[in-house]
Amino acid sequence: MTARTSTGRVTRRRVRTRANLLDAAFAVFAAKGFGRVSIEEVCEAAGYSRGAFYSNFDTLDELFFALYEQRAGLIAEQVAASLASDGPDLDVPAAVERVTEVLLLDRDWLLVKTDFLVHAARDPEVARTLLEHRARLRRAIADRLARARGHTDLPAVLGDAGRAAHAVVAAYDGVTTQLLLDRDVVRARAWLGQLLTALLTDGSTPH
Amino acid sequence: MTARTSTGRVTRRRVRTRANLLDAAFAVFAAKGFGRVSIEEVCEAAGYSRGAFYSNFDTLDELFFALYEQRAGLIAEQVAASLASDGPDLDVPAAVERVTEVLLLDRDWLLVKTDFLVHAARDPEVARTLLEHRARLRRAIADRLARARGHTDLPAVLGDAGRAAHAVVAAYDGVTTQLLLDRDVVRARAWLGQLLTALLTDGSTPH
DNA sequence: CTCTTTCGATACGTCGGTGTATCCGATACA
DNA sequence: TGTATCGGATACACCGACGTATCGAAAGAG
Repeated sequence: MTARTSTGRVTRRRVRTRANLLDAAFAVFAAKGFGRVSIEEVCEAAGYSRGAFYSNFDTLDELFFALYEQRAGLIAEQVAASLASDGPDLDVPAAVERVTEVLLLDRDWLLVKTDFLVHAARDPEVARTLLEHRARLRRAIADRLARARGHTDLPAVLGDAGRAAHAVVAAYDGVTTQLLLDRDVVRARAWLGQLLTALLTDGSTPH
Repeated sequence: MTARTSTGRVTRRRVRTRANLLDAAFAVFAAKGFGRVSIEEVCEAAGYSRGAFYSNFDTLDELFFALYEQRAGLIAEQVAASLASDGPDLDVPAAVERVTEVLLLDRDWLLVKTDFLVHAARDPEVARTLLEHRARLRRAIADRLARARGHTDLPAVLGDAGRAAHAVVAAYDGVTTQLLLDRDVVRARAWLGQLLTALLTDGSTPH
């Protein structure tokens, strides 16, 4: 499937090439959008010829998918880390601050992610992958919230921790859209922060 | 710019053709995504040859833009209508119900709109258009909310009416993302409804 | 150091889509 | 109804990108 032929013997050169292709692809996809990118462009950006590409991937979609999984995994780790960082008590504003910073760090990633969403929206197979990633993220958030209940007060405007996590993700997606349009990362972070604290602290609007 | 040559004499045939092309384009774009659609495909779907296309548009982007403006205008009207429909008092759940129904009516439209977002994210010119539409929508919501303040109780978890409208749009965008992935329109509507009432009624979670 | 395997470059042929130029049927207007 | 203009169909040349087949060089194994 990934264009590997027989068994064993995976050279270092190969993994380096593959990584270079993925990096170049990220830059090119972010700049022009998946729909406007050709295989040749990616190769040129990476400093390879098409031969290298076809030796590592079968199709541009496959590369795109691999790219998404790589980066998404990276982000997931960071989020998990910033959720787990402090003790059993939950300092909502601080946690929100930290997570917000990770999630809205890189506009390029949001661009690629949105392109991927567009594909997933039309291919149930791809959608499954994305849905699972989102479910994992929601579970992480819900667990963190549930763990905090009782320790810290979290009245929650909406039902249980699961629902709250759902709302958090929705807010994130909503702010992402706005950020893609106005390119104002700082405001987006502030706005997401306010939205989340509003959702999670119930009632009193923080200054 | 729109490929019209000299003055006057706009035939009926022309407007019909243009409309047919736009309709066909909508279907094709929704089905395959802008990035995977060729001019020929649109023409074939509409039952014309490429000559008809080049007589009405200069580029596929131009047609896409025209399509977006047409449909967006239509939706905007419907939203305005469903916001204006009842008196100065605001029945939040009812209003939410009505607006929700208009906004999450048609998955195809959401698909096309997201494609358009992806383009706008990379072209500031296009982004301006989309931002203006969103601003108009937010203003309509904010006005409606402001008009209701005092008459009905709307404690609002977040600042003024403008901020609340902002939050409403964010929630809408967030739910849209989820809907694109799981294709469950009914659940999306319910979810958006809960989210909005939670945001707009402050505190008490409605059953 | 040699030998074998693998990786990536090069050089084809091919194809789908593009944009233009030209022509004929359709349409508005007198 | 005649006629000048318009709209869309057809035909053509062109190009960018694709995928493959082949070959030389790099890298791991012994």
